[in-house]
Amino acid sequence: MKLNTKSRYAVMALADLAKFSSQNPVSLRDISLRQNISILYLEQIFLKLKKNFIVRSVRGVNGGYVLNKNPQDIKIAEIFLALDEKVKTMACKKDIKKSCTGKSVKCITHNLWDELDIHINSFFENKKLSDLLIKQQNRAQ
Amino acid sequence: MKLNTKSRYAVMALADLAKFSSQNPVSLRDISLRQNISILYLEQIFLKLKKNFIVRSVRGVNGGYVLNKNPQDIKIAEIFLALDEKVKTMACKKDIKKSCTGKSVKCITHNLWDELDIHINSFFENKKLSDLLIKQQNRAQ
DNA sequence: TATATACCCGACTAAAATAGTCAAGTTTTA
DNA sequence: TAAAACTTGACTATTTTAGTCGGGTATATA
Repeated sequence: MKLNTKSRYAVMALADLAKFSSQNPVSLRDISLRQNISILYLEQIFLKLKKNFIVRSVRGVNGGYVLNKNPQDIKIAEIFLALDEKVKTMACKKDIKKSCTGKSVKCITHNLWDELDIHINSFFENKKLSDLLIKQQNRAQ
Repeated sequence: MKLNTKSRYAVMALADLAKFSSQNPVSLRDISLRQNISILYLEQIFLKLKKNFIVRSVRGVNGGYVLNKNPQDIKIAEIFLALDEKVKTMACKKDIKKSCTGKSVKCITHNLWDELDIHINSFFENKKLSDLLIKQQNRAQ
């Protein structure tokens, strides 16, 4: 069970943005250099972040991206959601078709995965982008 | 982010075992039929469960597998561990080699994944195989 | 004591998912 | 007007996952 790189990079890139975009937009080029992520890959990621209004773009020379909200208003959960990475431990709909009547062993494990989903999602619902930055400050001292 | 089938099948099979193995060993053939999992795949899974002393095997005619402990003493966490499926959201050791000094953006996200790991693992640490069975009884009524 | 039943184990493969690139744009502003 | 920067869809190599194959070994019972 592993998170994919897109989700990870998205969080990294947004943390970077939160740190550097207070005045001017930050170009993907800069993020790419600092975080060591390919620009082309960042483009894919930011496209989705933009569609979900987590960032907005500024075109033209000296353009780039800016956070669309305050870091304390950006839940980690919504970043994942933007990347179609809602934490779903299993897609059991296929199984339900056959034989899944609520009494089978299959179903009791389904129940477990549902609880897990809720557990994980609540973790991300309660985490904000700003939480990460605060941690960093404490640590840097 | 998805759990793999081995972990899921392992939990299903063990729940099946808990239900049917109180007197006699249960053959993989029976589990295979009831849970609709290939015997060959079950063999792989039970090999690991056995190595980790979660089940023991009874060879020969009418043989099969039996739980090695009471269901209330089997943590879901140890089932996952047996299958090398410790919940690890990312393998960041590669990244640490370059540039990860505790101050970079990379590191603050690492911190987030660590917290997530702890969060998920504690969920499985506190869940027992017996918890699933209790649920099933309630539901069947 | 033969044999059917059942476990044991390493190697293999097809299919799916993931990570990342390419090409060919459009928009904006200095 | 040209450079900087975003936009988009299609593509591909690599890795992971799921599941199979083949050829065993052990043992209980008829």
